[in-house]
Amino acid sequence: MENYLKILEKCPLFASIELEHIAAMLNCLQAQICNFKRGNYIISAGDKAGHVGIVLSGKVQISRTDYYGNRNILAEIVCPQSFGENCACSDIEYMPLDVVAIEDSSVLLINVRRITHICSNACGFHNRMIFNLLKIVTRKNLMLEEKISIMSRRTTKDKLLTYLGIISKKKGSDCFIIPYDRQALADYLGVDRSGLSAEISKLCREKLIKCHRSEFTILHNPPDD
Amino acid sequence: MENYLKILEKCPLFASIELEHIAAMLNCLQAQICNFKRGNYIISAGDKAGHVGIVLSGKVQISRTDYYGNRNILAEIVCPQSFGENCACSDIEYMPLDVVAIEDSSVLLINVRRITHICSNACGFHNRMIFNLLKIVTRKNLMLEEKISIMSRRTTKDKLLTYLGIISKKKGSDCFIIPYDRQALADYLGVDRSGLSAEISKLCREKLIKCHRSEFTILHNPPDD
DNA sequence: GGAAATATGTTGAATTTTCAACAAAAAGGG
DNA sequence: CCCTTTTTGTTGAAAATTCAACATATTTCC
Repeated sequence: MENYLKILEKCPLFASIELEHIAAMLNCLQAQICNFKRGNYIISAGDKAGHVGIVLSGKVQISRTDYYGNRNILAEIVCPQSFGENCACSDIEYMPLDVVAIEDSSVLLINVRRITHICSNACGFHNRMIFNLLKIVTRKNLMLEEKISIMSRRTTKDKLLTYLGIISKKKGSDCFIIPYDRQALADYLGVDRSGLSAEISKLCREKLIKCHRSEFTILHNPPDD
Repeated sequence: MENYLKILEKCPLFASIELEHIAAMLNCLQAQICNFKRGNYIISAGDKAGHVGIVLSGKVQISRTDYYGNRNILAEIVCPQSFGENCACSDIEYMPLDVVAIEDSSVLLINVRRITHICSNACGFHNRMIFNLLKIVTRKNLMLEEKISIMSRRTTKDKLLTYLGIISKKKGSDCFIIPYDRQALADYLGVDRSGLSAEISKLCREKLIKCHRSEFTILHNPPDD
């Protein structure tokens, strides 16, 4: 198990916990390493909820099947990211989604009650882990709210400008590089790619922005007088 | 402070904690009751983050000002709901949003570190409160993910059917009443109200659904052979 | 370097949405 | 009960989006 400790050290769930303490915690957490062949289900919709997983190697896919039987891929998780926090902590009984190994994978599974319920010997690192867990889910929450605020805009132009405004504010500059290519940006904004390209060209012609590939600059118009 | 205890008993943050224990916890949490006149800022964007608030009376509004100076209302909180969990727990330094009293309000403010860091006398209810906090933020997370899965659909028809499918699955029935009127449903789906009404009428004519006001039924077509 | 693959930009037609204006239905108040 | 207000449905025109097809640019990899 020792070789896994270095991985866990990099996992947000174990942030700020030193390697030697992680080893001690794993017993307390009753963490289990499980191996899955490519294509096998780690968790199926309908399974009892309550576990978080940390991907140690390979790749797992989170997906959900809707009312009409369409399967939607929600995320792909690789080492050293974790999954399942939402379902495990929200006190729901059954999993509403599937977790499938799309490569041969090994996963560390932890029952979340072992994290949230302080152990009798009250090791101080539980606190840190709870803090980490809260940080992970609330950060995700903020990201989701941000995405909704963007997707709520009705036009491609408004969605794009809202997105660029948020990134600009975050980076503290009017010039910045976004982490998406055109297709990924279109997916994130929830619009058609070619329409997005056309809109970007239009905004450039109107001198509202400058853009080359993933590098954007927001231009500020001179006051109209 | 005693009259407030009954309110806190109903607050999700204090769920499953009995009234007499809440009183004891408030000291430990260093909770403070603050009163705000209508129109006053409880928290301003840029303030140090780290507090959660519970509305004891009145009404508070959460809003955010975007890059272009537009103010967006994100939520309105009334007794006995809480606010600020996301910002307080995500370890960000400064608040990205405003919290304003839109009626004369009194609010119980708690520094979230007092919740997440177990006190030295390790009162057992801290555990429950952390559990509650995690449940609140992860449930919200699931709601936001659900909303995004709906808003990601490109057409009003797909958004509506996706939404109805989710509700139907939750209620375990093809016939159900939704908690929105037309305008609120349109806002939730992120579409135009009159367009939504027209689409609902169309789907009814096509016999895909039945609908009267807020009561919907999903109809299952006979197999097309 | 050069071929193949991938990413991006452009265009016009078909579809869909929004918007405004109004009609009809339902709810609320005196 | 009637008047007013609110909610919902309808319609057509304008605007925006999607879609398909293709041109151009960039990257990858042998």
